[in-house]
Formats: sequence, C-alpha cells, structure tokens
Amino acid sequence: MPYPKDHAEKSRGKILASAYKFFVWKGFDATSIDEIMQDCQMTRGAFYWHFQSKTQLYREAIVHAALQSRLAGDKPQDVSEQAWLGELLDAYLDKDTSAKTEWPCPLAFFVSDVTHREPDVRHAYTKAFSAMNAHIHGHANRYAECREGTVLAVTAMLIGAVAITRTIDDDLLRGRLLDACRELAAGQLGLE
Amino acid sequence: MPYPKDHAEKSRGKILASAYKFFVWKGFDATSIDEIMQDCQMTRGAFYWHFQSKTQLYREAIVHAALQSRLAGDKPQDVSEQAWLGELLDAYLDKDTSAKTEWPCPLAFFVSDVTHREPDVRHAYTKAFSAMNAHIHGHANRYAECREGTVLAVTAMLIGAVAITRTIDDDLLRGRLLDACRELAAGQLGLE
DNA sequence: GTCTATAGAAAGATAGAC
DNA sequence: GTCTATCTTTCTATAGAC
Repeated sequence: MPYPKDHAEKSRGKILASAYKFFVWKGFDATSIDEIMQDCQMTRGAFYWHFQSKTQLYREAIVHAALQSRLAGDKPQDVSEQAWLGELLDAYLDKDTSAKTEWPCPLAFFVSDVTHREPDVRHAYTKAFSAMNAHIHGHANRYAECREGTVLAVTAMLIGAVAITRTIDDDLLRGRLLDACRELAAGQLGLE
Repeated sequence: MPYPKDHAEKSRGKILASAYKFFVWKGFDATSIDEIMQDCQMTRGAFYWHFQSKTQLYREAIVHAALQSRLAGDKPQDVSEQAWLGELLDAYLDKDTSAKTEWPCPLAFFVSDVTHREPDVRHAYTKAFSAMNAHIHGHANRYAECREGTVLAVTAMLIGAVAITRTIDDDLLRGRLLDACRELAAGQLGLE
C-alpha cells in the first residue's frame, strides 16, 4: 500500500495547523488556500480532498484551537486552584506567549472576523466562548463564591484586551493595558 | 458652473458614510468599492477622485467615526457627570442602539480586522483607543479619584463585550454578557 | 491521497473622455 | 467631478489523471 494508514490524518492535522498560523498572522480573507498548501508542501488538489471549503477549514480550526487551550486541560495536582487560575491568567495576558503559542485564543484573535462569517462558524465561536466561561467559572467556584456575571465580564475584558493589544501600535500602551486587565481580573476572581 | 462649490465635500461625506455602513455590515474585505459607489449612485471613477485607495478610505472612516462618538461631544449642562457617564455606558452596551447608530464604535466593530491592516490604519485605531480612554478618564476624574489603569481595563471590557456580542449567535447569552459588563463597569467607575 | 490544468468570478486601480 | 472601458491580478472550486 502506497500510504501508511494514518497518513490522511497527519496531512489533515498539518493543514489545520498551518491554516491557523496564517489566519492568526494575516486574517481569514487575506489567507489563500494556495499559501496554506504550499506551506504544507502540497497543492490545492489535496486540500479539497480533506476539506469541503475554506469556511469549513476555518470553523474546524477554531474548534480545534479552543480545545487546545490550557483552560480546557487538567490542573496539575500539586498546584492550588487559585495558583493555577492565576497562571492561566498571566499566560493569557502575556503579550509574548499569547501570540507565540501554536494555538492562540481564537476568541480574541478572530472576534470581529467571525462576525461576518457563515452561521456555523459563528456557532462554533459561541460554543467556544461558553466553554471558556464555564472553565473559568468551574475553577473559581472551587475556592470561592463566584457569580456567572462576574466571569462573563472578566472574559469579555480578557478577550478585548488581547484583541486590542494585537491591534494597537504603541508598545507602552499595550503593557499598561495588559497590566491593568490582569489586576482587575485577579481582583474579580479572588486571586489576590 | 456645473457643480455647486460644496458638491465635492458632500460627495465625499456620502462615500464615507456609505462605506462605513458596509464595513460594519460586511467587514472591510467583503466590501467592494463598486457596491459602496452604487449605494451612493456614483461609479468607481468618482471614488478614485476623492480617495487614493480603499485603505485610505478605511482609515478616514475610522477616524471620522471615532469623532462622531457621543463620548467626544459635550455633556449637557443640566446633567451630572455621573449621570452622563452612566448614560453613555448604557448606550454603548445597548445591543439595539449600538448597532443601529450611524457610526458604531470602530474600536469594537473592527478590532481584529484592523490588526491585519496597514500601519497607518492601526495608528488611527490606536489614537482612537487612547482618545476613548482619555474621555472616560476625564469624566470620571471630575467626581472621584480614578486611576488610568481602571479606565483601561473598563474600556477593554466594553470593547470586548460589544465585539463579542456581535459575533455570538445566542441572544440570551448576549443579554447576560452585556448586563454583567454594565454592572462591573459602573462599579469600577463609581456610578452606583 | 495528491497532482496538474482550468473554469469562472470578482476586485483594485488606472486612463482618458466629457 | 463623474463616467466608461480596461488592465491585471488573485482566488475559490472543480475535473480528471495517476
């Protein structure tokens, strides 16, 4: 047999990861299927064997990225709930790691991009947003009373902060913004 | 003379307003110069007499929209600072008015769209973001001590909330999100 | 599974008439 | 100032070979 049995799965993952990289870097519209496939050392023909359309790729990439979030993963046993949530918060608002991780948060990076996409893409975004809130709420509730509204407001601030950070061109302002949001978030989540 | 002397200025303003409407509705990339000009009952030729490029149009539209913000305007004399800021906050987070006003906030509507644009567009965005913070800070400082960081965090939350509201497809969740952000913002700005 | 070739549509920008 | 005509590029998606 010419192809190993996990070959298709590997190629698919490669396309997904490469596509996400380009979407983060250039945005959905400015990214062409050609450049994604060139990056994967394949051609357009292979793409349409794995995916039905560019939109489907986008939706799947968003879902996949949301699942890669450390927030969706397990807390190490030797770390307290508060310390863990604090660590995730710091990582989320760190302007160096946030953009350099392989799967940056799609909620922040694509927020006003997904607005204009097909309903199923927006639905995937909505699910991911709900999941982020549920995860934070789950952690926070293990050490203190925490209302859903508090989490929603904090999440909106975090997503807004990261999205704005990527957009503005003033590095000092970026730093002050992220610091301020970290402080308010920590306060609201009882991490001080 | 075939054209009244303010004709050029009127046409320009018409293009700007129409373009903004399309950018809000479909996003920058999905909006073509053709459809903007059709909406203005003119053709592409006229566009390139008024503007150098689609990017320049975008930048000017963002600057213009930021100046249209009620936050940039004057407070009515018969309203207290706190009441005024509270009113602006409510309007900003009202999901009906926020999208129906003629010049919705570019900071929220285009945040992850501007990320991938030319440096001068991002610079215009940065200026507008700073201006929004300065305006809020200015108001808040007239009735209480208010740190810059507090305003930055609140602004990020407001922008995030409006951007997310536009993107998610769950109307109940939208409502809870906006309510929660309104409450936290009011608390942070001393409006209770 | 992946390739090449191509159909088919659209958009940004320019040139020159009026 | 605005129009029409056109150049040029780019992109999604499909068809069929291997």
